[in-house]
Amino acid sequence: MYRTYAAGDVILWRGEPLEFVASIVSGVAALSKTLEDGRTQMVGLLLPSDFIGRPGRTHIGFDVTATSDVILCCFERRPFEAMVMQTPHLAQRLMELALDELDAAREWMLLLGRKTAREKIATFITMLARRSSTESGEISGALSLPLTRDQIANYLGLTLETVSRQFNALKKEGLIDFTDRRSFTVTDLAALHDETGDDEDGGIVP
Amino acid sequence: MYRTYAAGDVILWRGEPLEFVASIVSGVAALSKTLEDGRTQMVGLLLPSDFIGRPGRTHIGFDVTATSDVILCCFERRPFEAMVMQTPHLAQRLMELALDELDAAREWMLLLGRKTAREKIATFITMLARRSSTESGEISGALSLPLTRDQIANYLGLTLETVSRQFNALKKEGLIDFTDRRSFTVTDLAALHDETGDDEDGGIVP
DNA sequence: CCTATTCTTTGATACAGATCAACATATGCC
DNA sequence: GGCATATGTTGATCTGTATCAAAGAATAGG
Repeated sequence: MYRTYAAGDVILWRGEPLEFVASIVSGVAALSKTLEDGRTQMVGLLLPSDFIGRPGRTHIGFDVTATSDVILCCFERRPFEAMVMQTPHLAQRLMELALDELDAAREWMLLLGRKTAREKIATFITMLARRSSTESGEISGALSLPLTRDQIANYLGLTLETVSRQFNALKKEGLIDFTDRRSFTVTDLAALHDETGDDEDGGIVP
Repeated sequence: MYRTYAAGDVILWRGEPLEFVASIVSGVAALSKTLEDGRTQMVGLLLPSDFIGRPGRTHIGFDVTATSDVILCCFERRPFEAMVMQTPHLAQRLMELALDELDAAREWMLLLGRKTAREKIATFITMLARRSSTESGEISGALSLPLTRDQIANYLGLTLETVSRQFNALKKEGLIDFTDRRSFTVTDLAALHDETGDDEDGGIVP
């Protein structure tokens, strides 16, 4: 059963009972956590084929928001859990997805805790470039930003002003080039990678 | 089969092939990631009963270090994987452990990305207090720090100087009291919780 | 017991990034 | 098309935390 959400819609609130699990068909959704005074931090990005909800989990500890128009493919949680029980292969696959998310979360902890603003932006762009290259087979081309400056700031633990400044600094230095405010080209991927601060293959190795 | 490590020993290097999975019998181990220039960030703490390695994972993306003397209970990976395949209940349990780690990682992303030094320290102490209260049944007593100032700084994305200053500030304000440099008492848990910045039950709810 | 080493505290200073502010450019709606 | 709103850029200033520096406890080793 499909559900659609417009950009900006909240898909799930933190703490809300989970009646469904879902897979993203199209669009981008963000997982985020909030402090008392409203400061927020994105703790994950969901792209097509990513999964919301897990067997055995009736609640989640973060909000899920559509950052673009989103289509979900939903299953009722109970029947889904029953199916997982009877399909070892499916359980295994879900485990792998959870472990991948865990790796990504830890990679992001390093970024949030220790990287400079410049390194954060370089890492973010490199991540986008790598992702789109696996999708299309091309090393790079015009990349479109799935997020606003404000959302990128939330993802990277920065302010939107700092994000804007760092993007423009990288552009001035000729590492990237904007075609439009929401899409750009990576001019020099190697140089960009050198700016991430990462220890060679320090990240998620293919 | 048991193995022991002295405080400071490296248990596993990033990228090293995993021949074993293990469970912590006693002591504390830290998972950490490193940048090119040596900056490091802890991405997890392993306490007794926690698990190292997962079915299907032959490599890990972080170093594992003993922060105190550690005893591990090790299993060869292959036989362990076979056992997991045949024991749905065990697979389910491992999935739960992974999801708990994922929740903890995301909680820490919020801390690393958005909390102030004071909030980080308050959160850290509150976490220790909560953990020891579930172990002993008591709300608080003398807590011992399982880490040096330097290691705490690595865990919280701070420097050791800032950690020291914030600890002493909280002491001066009467929220905590040191009995010794490595053990202290929480004088006012409610006040401490107010300093974490968390949105009520914003964290991992029991 | 004394010395060496490690860990911690405290002070002075510097700087990256936040904050505050103003304006510019898009996007959507009537 | 033209106004309104959302999004993005750019500049000036402030501030929390890092960095640099030095000295004070604790711990271990001989």
